[in-house]
Amino acid sequence: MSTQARRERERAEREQAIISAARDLALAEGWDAVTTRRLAAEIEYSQPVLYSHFKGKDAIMAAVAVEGFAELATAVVSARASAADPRQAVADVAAAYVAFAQQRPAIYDAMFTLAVDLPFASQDVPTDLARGFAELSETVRPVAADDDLETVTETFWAGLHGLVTLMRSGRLRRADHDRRLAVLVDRFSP
Amino acid sequence: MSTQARRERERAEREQAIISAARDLALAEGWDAVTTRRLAAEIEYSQPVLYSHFKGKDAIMAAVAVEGFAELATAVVSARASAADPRQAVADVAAAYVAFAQQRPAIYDAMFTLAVDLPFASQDVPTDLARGFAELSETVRPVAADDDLETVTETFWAGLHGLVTLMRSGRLRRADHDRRLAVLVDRFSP
DNA sequence: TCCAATTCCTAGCGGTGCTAGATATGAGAG
DNA sequence: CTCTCATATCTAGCACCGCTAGGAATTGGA
Repeated sequence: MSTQARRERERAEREQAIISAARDLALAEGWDAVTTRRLAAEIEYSQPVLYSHFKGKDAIMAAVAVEGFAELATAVVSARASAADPRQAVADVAAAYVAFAQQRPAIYDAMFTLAVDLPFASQDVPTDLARGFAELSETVRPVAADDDLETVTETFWAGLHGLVTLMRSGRLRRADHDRRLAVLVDRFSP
Repeated sequence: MSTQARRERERAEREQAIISAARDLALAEGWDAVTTRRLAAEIEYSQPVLYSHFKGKDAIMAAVAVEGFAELATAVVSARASAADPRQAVADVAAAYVAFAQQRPAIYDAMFTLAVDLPFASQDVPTDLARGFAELSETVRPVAADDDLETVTETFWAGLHGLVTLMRSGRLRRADHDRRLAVLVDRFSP
């Protein structure tokens, strides 16, 4: 019986190794550099092994994204918790969100731009995604007024997402980043 | 002499045919379906001909994007021109921007998400891009107050871009789209 | 009419994600 | 302890991608 347990454990470890290798490679060289051949070489197994864990490359990217949701949620929670007042909370949360996106661009892309077939309506994504979203909601609650809170949250989120993506693709001048963020925060501050 | 003129004209026509074929194919089936082989078949020439017009596939996508900038700018200009008052102008411009992105998703992607090496600092892109950006600027000018106008414009633009991209990738509920847009418009209305 | 230059195509390179079929491994039965 | 059989893994290959070298065909001018 224990041998089966061991094999299951080893299998789980290998699955995590695949995710970690994909994550590290994507962060270091971008998703284009993450090929199934390089991934297989990294974990020291042959290519087809990947397909016994994941349906395809997209599923591996989705797994990396899932880890990202947990990370981002934690960062946002922490930012709001340490803010002095509600107004500062909006600024701190926005800064934390943007910092995450800038420091882990590849993961951010996997979460929000690539891999459309993420399990957005099942399993463990909602847990961490909802955690982060709820935290955003609480942050902007003071400014929601008579608007629907969820709608205001989504709009604020979209503003952050737009700033992040446009700047990283070179459409916005990097120098004015902080000022743009300040404008957005001001529009969503109590 | 006239034969050379004819050949240059035919060459220009073929170049436009490539761009149009890429545009149509991308709109119909997405950029993944736009391969150099299909493009070549579409214009009834062999693959290498494409490379005598463009440096590579990215350059073809950039050319499609350039056409898109002109289209978007025209739509935005028209929206602002027909608005009854400054407040309505913000709403109309936002609606026109979002409508363009939703009706021509592939072109919007080529303009703002893919193809990083766009000639953002030369030739004819700045003309149409600046045209659209200037129009956005005039629209939000009443609300700029003591903030820098360009910064406010970029932030408003980022909000629109965020709404568009997050919704099309399935991260936002489609039903509440108009309400989110209203929230954003309200935050940037005089 | 012949030559030279340009235009265009055929064929192929190295890469991708993914998979079928063969092979090695190891657990359980006799 | 040996044999059998299922499971795990690998080798080899498919169809496709963007891109390019080199040869064939066409064309304009002498």
